[in-house]
Amino acid sequence: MSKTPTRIQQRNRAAILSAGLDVFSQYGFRGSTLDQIAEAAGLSKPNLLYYFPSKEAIHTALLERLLETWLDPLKSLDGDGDPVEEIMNYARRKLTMSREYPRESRLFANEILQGAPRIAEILRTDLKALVDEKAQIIRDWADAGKIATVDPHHLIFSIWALTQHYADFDVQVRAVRGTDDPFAGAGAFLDHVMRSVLTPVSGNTS
Amino acid sequence: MSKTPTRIQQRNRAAILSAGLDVFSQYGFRGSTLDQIAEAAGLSKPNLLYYFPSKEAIHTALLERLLETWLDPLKSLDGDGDPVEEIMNYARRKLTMSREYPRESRLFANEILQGAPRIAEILRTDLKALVDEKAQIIRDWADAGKIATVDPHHLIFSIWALTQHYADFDVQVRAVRGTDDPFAGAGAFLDHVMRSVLTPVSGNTS
DNA sequence: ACTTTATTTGACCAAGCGGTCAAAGCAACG
DNA sequence: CGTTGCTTTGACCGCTTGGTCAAATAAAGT
Repeated sequence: MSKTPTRIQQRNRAAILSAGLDVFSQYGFRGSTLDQIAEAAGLSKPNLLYYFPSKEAIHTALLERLLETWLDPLKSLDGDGDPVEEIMNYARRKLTMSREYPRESRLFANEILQGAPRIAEILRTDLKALVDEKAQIIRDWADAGKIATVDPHHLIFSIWALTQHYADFDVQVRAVRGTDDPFAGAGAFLDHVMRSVLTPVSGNTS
Repeated sequence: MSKTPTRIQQRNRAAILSAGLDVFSQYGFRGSTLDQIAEAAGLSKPNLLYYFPSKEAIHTALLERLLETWLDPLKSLDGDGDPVEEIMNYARRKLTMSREYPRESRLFANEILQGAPRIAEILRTDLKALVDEKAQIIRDWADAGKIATVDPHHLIFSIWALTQHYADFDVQVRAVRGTDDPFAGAGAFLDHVMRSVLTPVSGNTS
C-alpha cells in the first residue's frame, strides 16, 4: 500500500512543508491561508491539497517533525557528566538550535501562545516526564553541592527563554541593536549567565 | 466636538478593548475575527463597529495603550541609584508586569512574532533610543567595576526573556510544572540569576 | 505505441470574513 | 409628551477562506 514516494512527491511534500513553516511560523495557524502556502511552495492550491488532505494536516506534520528534534538536546543531558559542563552544553545546543532553526522556534512559540491546542497533551505527558527526569538530576547535583542551589524547573525555563528569545523576538532584537545578526554576542553572554548562576557561592546568601 | 463620552460609551469601549485583548493576544491580528471580539464583548458586530471604525482600529488602540505602560519600568532605571539594586528592581518590576498583564505580554509577543508590522518603526526609534540610553548607564557601571562585565544589551534582553516567558509560555510552564500559578518561585529564581550575573568576579575569567 | 498511473489545474462551492446601511429602539431633556 | 440625538440591530454586500471535483496533462511501465 504505502509504496516509496516518487521523486516528485518527495520534492513537493518538502516544498509544502518548508512553505508551511514559513507561513505558519509568521502568522500562526488561524492567520495563515492555504493560498499563501501554495504560492510560497510554487504550487496551485488544489495541487497542494493533493499532497496534504488539509491545512491542519500540514500544520500537524510540521509540529510532529519539530517535536522530534526539539527535545533532543535536553534528552542528551547526562547525569553522569560534569554538572556545570552538562548544563552549559545543553544551553549552548539550545542556542544553536534557535539560530539554525528560527522558523521552527517561532512555529512552536506561536502554538504555545495560542494555547497549544494541538500539543497540550504532549506537553503534559512526554515533555513533563522528560523535564521532571532531568530536573531530578539537576536537583541531585545541587544537593551534592556540585552546582548552586537553584530550582531545576526554573533553570530549564531560563535556558528556554534565553535561547528562544533571539529567534522569537528576532525583529525586536534587530531593531534595538541595529545589527544584522541578532545572535551576535549571545553565546558569550549565555555562557556568562549560566556559569554565574551555577557556580556555588562560597559564603551563605542571607 | 469631542465631548466627554457617555457612561455607555465608556463601558462599551472598555468592554471592546478587553475583549480585543483577549482575542488578539491569543490568535494574533490575522487569526482574530470581529465576531469573536463582538461575542466576547457581549455586543453585536455592527454595534462593535459603531465604537471602533475597524478591526485595525481596535488593535492599534490596544498596542498604543500597551506601549505606554510597557516601557515605564525601563525608563525608571536610574543611573544615580545603586547599580545592582537598580537592575534587580527593574527585573522585578518587569516580572510583576508579566504576572499582572499576561494578555498584554502575549499581545506584544504576537505582534513581534508576526514581524511587528505595526510597531517596527517605534522599535527602531523610541525603543532603541531608550535601550541605548540605559545600556550606556549599565556599561558605565561595569566599567567602574560596580557590576560584572556584561554586554548591556544582552542583559536587558535576558530580563525581557526571563520575565515575559512566564506569561507568553504560560501553557507550557503550567503543563510542565503541573502548578496552577506559573509564576510560583519565579521571583526568587530571577533574583538569584540577576544577583549572580551582576556580581563582579574577584578573580579573572580569562 | 499504448495503457496505466501519478500529477496538475480551472471552475466551482458553502461558509466565514470585514464592513455598510437604513431603520428601529432608546434615553435625555425641554 | 414630543423631539432630538445616542445606541442597537437585521439584512445585506463583495471578498476570501478551506476544500471539492471532473477533466486535462504528464510520467512510467509494457
